[in-house]
Amino acid sequence: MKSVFALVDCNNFYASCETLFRPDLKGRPIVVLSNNDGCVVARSKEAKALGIKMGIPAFELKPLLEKNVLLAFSSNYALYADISARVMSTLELLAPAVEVYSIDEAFLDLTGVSHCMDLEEFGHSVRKTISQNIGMTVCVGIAPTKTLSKLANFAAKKWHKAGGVVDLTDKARQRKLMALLPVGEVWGIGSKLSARLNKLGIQTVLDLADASPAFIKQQCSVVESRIVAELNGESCLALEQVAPTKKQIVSSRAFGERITSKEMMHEAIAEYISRACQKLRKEQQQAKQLTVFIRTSPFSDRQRDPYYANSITTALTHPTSDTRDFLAVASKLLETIWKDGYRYAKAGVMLSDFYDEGVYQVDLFEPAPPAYQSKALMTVIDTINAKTGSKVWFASQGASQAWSMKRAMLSPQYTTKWTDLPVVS
DNA sequence: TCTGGGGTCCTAGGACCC
DNA sequence: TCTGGGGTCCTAGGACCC
Repeated sequence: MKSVFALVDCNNFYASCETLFRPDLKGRPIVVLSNNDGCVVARSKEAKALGIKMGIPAFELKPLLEKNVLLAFSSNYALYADISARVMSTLELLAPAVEVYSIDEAFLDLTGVSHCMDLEEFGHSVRKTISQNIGMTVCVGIAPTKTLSKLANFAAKKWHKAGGVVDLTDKARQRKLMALLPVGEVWGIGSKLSARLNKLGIQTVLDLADASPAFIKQQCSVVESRIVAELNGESCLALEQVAPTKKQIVSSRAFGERITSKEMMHEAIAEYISRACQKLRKEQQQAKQLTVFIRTSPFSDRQRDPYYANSITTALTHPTSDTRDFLAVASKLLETIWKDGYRYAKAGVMLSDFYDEGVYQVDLFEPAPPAYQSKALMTVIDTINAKTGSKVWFASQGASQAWSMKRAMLSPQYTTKWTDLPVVS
């Protein structure tokens, strides 16, 4: 059976979430900033038209913000995650199989049902339903492979006369589109590979599609040869309905204020450990390896503000998901990489080497795992924090957290917090 | 005088994605 | 003054084993 995939992608997702409950902002240039109000991560159509580039630091926007030409928002992940969940559950009703690929996009597998419907019509009905139920605008790209559906989606976004839907199941249409796009537009071809392929005489997506997979494999790797097959309509990437278990968990943040004292850094690391362990328990995993890293800003003037970055990884004696185990080790690790006299801008921790709870083979010569009732206590903490919004914490995380991130322009949590519910008067 | 071959595992680094 | 966070996969090279 010929495979058919649809890629549904929300337009300017974070920016659109911010305007959902603020109809007065429709048609205005707005941007959403990264954590710590650092740089631009999303822009409304109007902000793009102003020439605001993705990823530029927030301070460059100051003149526009002061003149009230532009409005900026701190990232409000509680809001975005909730809107995303609504979009995804609506898609579940519309398609037989859905893979949630990221917070704002999903692949639909239409393979079994494509013969009994008009695909373009289906795309428009998805758009209409999401718009009516949630108020979010999406674009739909339809094609025989995931890689081609990504290209179709790109076309649907870029060419307005398409009306937000592009059906790329036709071979001739595929080739026509591929001839127009530079090879860097392909999903999985970034800037480095793009430059390398250009040197080999491959400029357009069509050039890559017509290249020999063996040649591409030899020049790059199997991943890129698979992309060539996908561009030729041979589906190599299957729909993954069940998210695979994670292999690592990272928790890191840039600080709102630079950290210069070791005590503060201990607090910050303890905070990140606590977040990471909470995620780990949610995955029902235990980890045996821990990495701690700290660094100063890579952007500062090196004369005035010298650069230092370091990290250290260690294996615990046994896999665990108990926050206290990691707090103890992390504190020791930090002591080994900490250096006085620097202005630290960011730090983080990483958990890796995961085991399912209870399957670890204990080494005869290892010390026995501690006997305290770890799981019960952690469950209580997680349950309380889920209900109250993190009211219980370990003393080492610190009570004031003077270093915590800046979110000066945060919008209300319209859909996830009773006190923030929008009021209609 | 002559010094193999094949395999696995781990890690660091590089590339990509949203 | 001020520049995000969280992931995945692949490859090459070294260590180690028989």
